[in-house]
Amino acid sequence: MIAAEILKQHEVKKTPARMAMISALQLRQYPMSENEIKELMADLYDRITFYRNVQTLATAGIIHKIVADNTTVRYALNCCEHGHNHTAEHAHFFCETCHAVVCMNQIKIPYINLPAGYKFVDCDVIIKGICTKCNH
Amino acid sequence: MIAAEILKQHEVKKTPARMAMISALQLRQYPMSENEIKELMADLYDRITFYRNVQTLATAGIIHKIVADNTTVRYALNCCEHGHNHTAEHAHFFCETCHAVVCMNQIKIPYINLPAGYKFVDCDVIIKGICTKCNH
DNA sequence: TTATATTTGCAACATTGTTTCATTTGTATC
DNA sequence: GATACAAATGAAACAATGTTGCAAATATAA
Repeated sequence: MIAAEILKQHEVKKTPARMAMISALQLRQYPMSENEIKELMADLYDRITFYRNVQTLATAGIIHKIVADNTTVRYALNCCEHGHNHTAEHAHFFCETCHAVVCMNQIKIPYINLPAGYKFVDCDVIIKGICTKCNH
Repeated sequence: MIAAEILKQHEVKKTPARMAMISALQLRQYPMSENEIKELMADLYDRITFYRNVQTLATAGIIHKIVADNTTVRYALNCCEHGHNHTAEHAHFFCETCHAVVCMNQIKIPYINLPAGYKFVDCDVIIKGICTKCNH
């Protein structure tokens, strides 16, 4: 789906910064860091606007934050062309050597049965280890 | 186990800062933030030393970092009196309202079958939602 | 085209994490 | 104990990440 449609569907105003951000996330098959997104957004990137739009788009359910390590925050579209949904559907792999984050589409999030009184919203599964490229 | 024994067992030098840090972590049943630990360490706390010892003690396998949200990093002892091990054994609950982190001892980490070429080290399961105190 | 609420971008700030380096301290050995 | 040496500490300075207030610009509905 085109960025403009995604924004309209979620009732979020269509601005150049948001369009560029969504378009950037559609260019790769993996969750991207702020710097990667920044490169692709070129002059439409502004740090403060970026942080604010991360908040706005995440609340609207358009994007999802993946925190593998506190210094390795990544972002992904919730509903993307790649055939998977980033909201609590699959696990992520974090390489401790190169810090890459890979979607483990075949590893599903388990069913969570919380104790009474707790309200479930989301579940993140982060697998840490060494990726194929770094593992010799 | 007493802090001094833990350090000796893991072949890490016994220093006042490390002793105070481990002792602080033994005082609570939940993963603590830097500020909580700082309070308990009193004048034995130094920010730079703290970060360095987080690194040292984590590498030695004495403590474990729990990153629920990039601005909410918490620390826990791996082998503690509370009858559980923080290394890849149970899930953690993160309250999106009060940012508390609770150990979900009854929710175990699922068995992970990684694709060929990947090396497994650890797995974190973070459940996000609203805790009993914030959920009315 | 106009009105209005929202978004943007700047400045300034706050928090979190890292690096260098001289001084201090822990521990093994005498 | 005293000594030697590697390791840890703490200060300063820096780097990266995230937040807030506010005036100007802009998106959308009428």
